[in-house]
Amino acid sequence: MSAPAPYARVKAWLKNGLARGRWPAGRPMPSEADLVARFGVSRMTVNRALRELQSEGLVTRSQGRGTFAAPLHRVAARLTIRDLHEEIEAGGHVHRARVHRARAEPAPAAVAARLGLAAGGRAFHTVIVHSRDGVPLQCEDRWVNPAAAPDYLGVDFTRTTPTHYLLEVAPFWKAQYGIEAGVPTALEARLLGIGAREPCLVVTRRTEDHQRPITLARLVHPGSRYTIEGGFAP
Amino acid sequence: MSAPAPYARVKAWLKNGLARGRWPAGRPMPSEADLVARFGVSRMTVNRALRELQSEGLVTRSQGRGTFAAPLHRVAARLTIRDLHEEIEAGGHVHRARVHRARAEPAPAAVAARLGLAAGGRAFHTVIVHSRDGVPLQCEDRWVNPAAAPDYLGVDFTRTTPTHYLLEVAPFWKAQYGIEAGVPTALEARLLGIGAREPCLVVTRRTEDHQRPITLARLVHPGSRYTIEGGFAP
DNA sequence: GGAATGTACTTGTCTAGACAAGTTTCGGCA
DNA sequence: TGCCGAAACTTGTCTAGACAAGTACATTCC
Repeated sequence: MSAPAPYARVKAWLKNGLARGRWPAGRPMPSEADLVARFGVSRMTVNRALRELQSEGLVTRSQGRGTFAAPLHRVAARLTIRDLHEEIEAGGHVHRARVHRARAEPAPAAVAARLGLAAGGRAFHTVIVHSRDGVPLQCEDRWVNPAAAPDYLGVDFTRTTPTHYLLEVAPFWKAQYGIEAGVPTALEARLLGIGAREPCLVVTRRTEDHQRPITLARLVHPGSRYTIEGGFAP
Repeated sequence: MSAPAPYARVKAWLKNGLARGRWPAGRPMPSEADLVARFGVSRMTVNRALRELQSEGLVTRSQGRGTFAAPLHRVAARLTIRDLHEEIEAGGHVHRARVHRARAEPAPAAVAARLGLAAGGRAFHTVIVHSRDGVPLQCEDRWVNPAAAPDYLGVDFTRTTPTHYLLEVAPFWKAQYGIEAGVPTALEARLLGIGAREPCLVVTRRTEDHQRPITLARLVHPGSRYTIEGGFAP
């Protein structure tokens, strides 16, 4: 059991003070010089502690003015979405994918627009149902820009998830998400084995490259079987 | 237009290489010494660049072994949940809150347990409907630990949101979230003016202090009116 | 062959000092 | 009174060097 590093000591001290409301938001916190004197460490060390707190969103700093407790009003809580395959296997369960469609099709107008294709252009379309221990958990309806992943249709999606494959051949640069509640389409209800009016958690995701959109996915989860969970500690 | 700082140049160069798949995951990336030689900057400078990439989850580093491109399989995308009031006002809309209940009540067993109260203990209970431009967007059913916010019931919630107030009097230290799709309770359906079977996005949130749970909230949003959106750029 | 050892390389961290650049404050001047 | 500029303070960044500690690999010894 070794002593924590000095920068970590400073950081912990500050974090603790922040947690118990010392330094009300808007009033300046100790300056780097103060902390140097208080802890007897060099300025680079306290700078690192403060910079990390800043990147964690706990303080705001501005040149010439000082360091301030971040207005926590912004509850900016983060939650993460993981690859379903990993999530299932990490929990010690069995993941299985059933491919219901995998072919090139003319993209509907709305899809073509969001994929940056000409109206009526062809794109790869897969519909895959992912299950955990035999229970369908997600229906993944995905369109892929052929320019970004030309060999997409050659992949065996019972062994590799589209997400995983696409990350390898076309790492994304930007992504957008939407999470909403909705009802499944008739096809989705049938594939998932649920009622037509059962509430579903619908995640839509679009990723792009530097130049072009890569893929557009609609992930439908039965509300009774899937929850996105997250924790958050400042 | 000034030149970017050296550490930022190094970081951008690395980020770019990562984005285009140089350094396949598992094979070592340039060491700090390499980068020092390549960019003609000091080691602290490249160290900062690498450390920031690490904290962004783009690389993994390990003492004695080297720096590696992070296996991007982990799609770990972050999305943020903001305070509804801020979100509405930021969009230039009018936020209004209607308080339907605000009183101390014996907490149901499930609530008492999660709030760390004795079975049958009393807690503050508020039910508030938030609307945007007159349309109900969220039904907020909240239980508050009286020990954490004794004056909770004295607040005028048509002017301050519970989230905002609680963050001021009892900043949280840890939070847990769940997002799921479900149907509203009869009361929620009535307050939101929606059908009893309309799919809703249900967010549950629990925050705690160092010592004790602070609050437990169930936020119900009509699926047709509310979406959680987020973006993500590595 | 197998084990111990030494060496080279890696990241982790700290230091003392420096200059740049933004903000605030206060004194002096018109 | 009102304006202006200097001083003091803040953060932002970089440097050159140092020691610690973990890892990998070749060499040496049994």
